[in-house]
This record gives sequence, structure tokens and C-alpha cells, in this order.
Amino acid sequence: MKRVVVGLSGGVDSSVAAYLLKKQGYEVIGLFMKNWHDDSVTISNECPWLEDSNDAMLVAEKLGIPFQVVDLSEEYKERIVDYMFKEYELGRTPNPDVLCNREIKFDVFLKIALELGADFVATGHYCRKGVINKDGKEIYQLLAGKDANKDQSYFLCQLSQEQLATTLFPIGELTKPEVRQIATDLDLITAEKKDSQGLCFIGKVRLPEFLQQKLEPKEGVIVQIANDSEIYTKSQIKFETKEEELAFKAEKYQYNLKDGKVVGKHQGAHYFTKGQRKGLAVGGTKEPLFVIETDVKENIIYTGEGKNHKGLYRSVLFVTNGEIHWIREDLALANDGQMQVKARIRYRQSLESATLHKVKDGLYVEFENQQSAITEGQFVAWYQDEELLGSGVIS
RNA sequence: UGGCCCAUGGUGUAAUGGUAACACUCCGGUUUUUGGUACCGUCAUUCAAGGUUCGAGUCCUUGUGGGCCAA
Repeated sequence: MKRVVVGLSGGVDSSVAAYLLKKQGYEVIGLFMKNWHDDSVTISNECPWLEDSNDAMLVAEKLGIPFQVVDLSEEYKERIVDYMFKEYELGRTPNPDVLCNREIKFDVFLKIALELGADFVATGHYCRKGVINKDGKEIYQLLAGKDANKDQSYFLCQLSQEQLATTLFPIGELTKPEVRQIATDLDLITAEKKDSQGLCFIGKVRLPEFLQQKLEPKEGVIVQIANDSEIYTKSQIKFETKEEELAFKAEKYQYNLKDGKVVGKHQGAHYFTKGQRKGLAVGGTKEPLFVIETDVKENIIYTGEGKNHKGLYRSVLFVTNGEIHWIREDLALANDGQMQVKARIRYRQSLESATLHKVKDGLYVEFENQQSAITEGQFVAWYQDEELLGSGVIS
């Protein structure tokens, strides 16, 4: 009998995942990860992890599976929280939950599971694993969850073949309502529990307050750039090569204090991210102001009026060689290689047609349509049909 | 110092003498396993003092604050 360690979060998805594995004949062990216990930074309910671990235990009891709690908060702090501070300090916008999957759930946690003699780990993610045979070798695929509305493949875009090899996604073929129905039929305590939100394990936080643990407030100015600024009308030169064109289109707009007018003050450019509207506290405009660039060196936030402001849009982004990740290593592009894909630059965004262009120093992702608020530090993930082929950090 | 103009929520503006409104901001909520976005909702306004009028943001007087022209 194959042994599976399932990460029970205290939510409905992992509860049902555990049940399905048991029904399929696996020997199932439930393991709850405690990764954060500083409640002072979360909004609302005081002690979420205690309630969650209790629910997880009750579910394990009901299903008749062994249950344990592991404390990975040290690793979580080192690999996720510190990374967050570092990225924000650099003026980039990290995605901690993508890292959490790569570094905690499918690394630290997975290794613990294997030490417990497990053949697989399983989670309650809405995605699926496929296996294909190529040249006599098994290759694993990361496929979107069948519930298009809940598909969480994006958050797993940094997983490797090795990690996928020992992973199961039991609820990937189900929709959320189906999962809830199963939980209800089984009378599981988590059946009606609200979906988790905010930072995985930490929960909803007020970001500026959270970041103030490490990043000091520093007053600076907010500058508004006109939509008809000459910055956007730079004559499009004739490009000698495709790569020149891509480099030109991928380049960020360079703003200067004198390119716009000062419209307000802020308490630290590193608390803001591109595309952000709330928190600027500048009123009196016809349309809302959006952040189009943050300069943490000069501590200036550049904004544009309206969601169609030119400063928000670009069609090409770049990923450096060190930050290109192929789940399908066998499909990795060689230099000068190209590939038609569908891509997204944030969770739950609809997939957009794009072309990958591999060059010497990295990878260009050229979108057919302009994208709003392409943000450094976030992940771009590329797909073909339902399969997530690879991903990278936007630079 | 003479002459002219302006003053409405936190901000920008609207309101033939007849219930003070719209947008943005803030705050709250919904959606969302990141940040962000999107959606919904609440709070909040006539510079001050007099006067005319059944009734004044609107008309008159004075004051205060700001802008412009003249010198």
C-alpha cells in the first residue's frame, strides 16, 4: 500500500483531498504546518492557526488517519518572510506564496514526508498532474485545475520535475462546489469554512504595517505624469533586429521629478507597487491615480490618471537567465528559440497570447496585447492549453 | 495704495432665489491562497458677522483669506 502525507491546512480543500486519497486506497497521514504565529500583524481573528490546526485534527480524526503538527516557522521566516522584506526594499513586488510552495510545502515539508516513509505528498491545490512518456522517460506535467475559476497552477509555477514526481493533487478534477458537497456529505467540520485569503499561513495583513517591521517609513513626494507626456511619444526607431525591438519595448519608462508635477506626499515608496490605486491619498482628480512607477532610490512615486494611462502599459517583459524556470525541462528554449504560448502575470488573470523569445541573456515574453502593470518581482507563467510549461521572475 | 475677481465635504468642481450634487481621497465590506486590480457601501460641504426675502450657496453691506490689473 502506498503511503501519502497530505498537508492538512484546516480548510475544506485539503480535508477532501485527504478523504479522496483514503478512498483510493492509500495509507494517509495528515500533517499540519505551523509556519507563523505572530498574530500582531494580522487583521481580525486573533489566533487563526490554532483554530485551523484544531479543525485539521478533527478532520483527521473523522477520517481515521494519523495526524501530526510540524513547526516550520523558522524555515518560513528565513525563506519567505525575509525574501519579502528584501524584495520590497529593492522596490520590487514579491510573490511569497509562489515561493512558499517551492520552498516550504514542496521542499521542507516534502522532505519531512519522505522521512516519514511517504511515497507521495498531497495538497488541496486546484491543479492536476499529468504524466507523459518521452524517449522512454517519464515526464510530469503541471496542468490547470478543472475548475477554471479556482485554478491554482499559477502558484505552483516554480515546481520542478523532482518535486512533481512525488506529488499528488487529489481534488484537481473537481470543482469547488463539488468539493464542498463532498465535505458536506461527510459532515466534515470544514465543509462551510470560508476560503483562505491573504498571505498563505499569515493571512490578511495591512501591508505597509507589516513591512514596517523592517522597512522604515520615509517621506517622499508623489508625482503625476501627464498621459501626453513626451516620455511616451519617443519616436519608434527602425529596428535592425527583432531582439532590438524587444529590448526597446521591454524597457521601463525612466521618469524624473521634472517630468511631472508634485501632487502629494507618501510615507515610503517601497510600500507601493505598480498598478496600485489605493493608499496614495491624493484626491481631486477626475479619474483615480494609479502608481506607474516607484523609485525607491530617490523615494519618488510616479502616478498617472486613469486606468488607461500609457505609463501602465507594456507589451514585452524580460526574464533573466538565472530566473527562467522550466517545469518541462525537455521543452526549454535554446538561444534564438521561439515559442507560442498563453501567459499570465498574476493569479486569476485570463491567459493572454504571447510569444517567448530566448536570447543570450534571458527570455523575452512578447504579448499580443499590451498588459497593464507588469510588475518586477512578480512571476510570469506560460502555458500551452492546460499545461503550465514554465515561469520566471519579471525583471 | 486705488480697481476688478474669487471663496461650496479632505481635494477638484456643480447647483434659473426653492430638498446642496458629481468625481477623486479616506474609511468599511465583497471578490481573491501574493502584492495589486475590480465591485459595493458609509461618513463628510456653502469663510465669518449682519441685512433683504415666505425662502439665500446664490442678492446687499462689512470683515477675513487668496488671485489679477494699475502704480
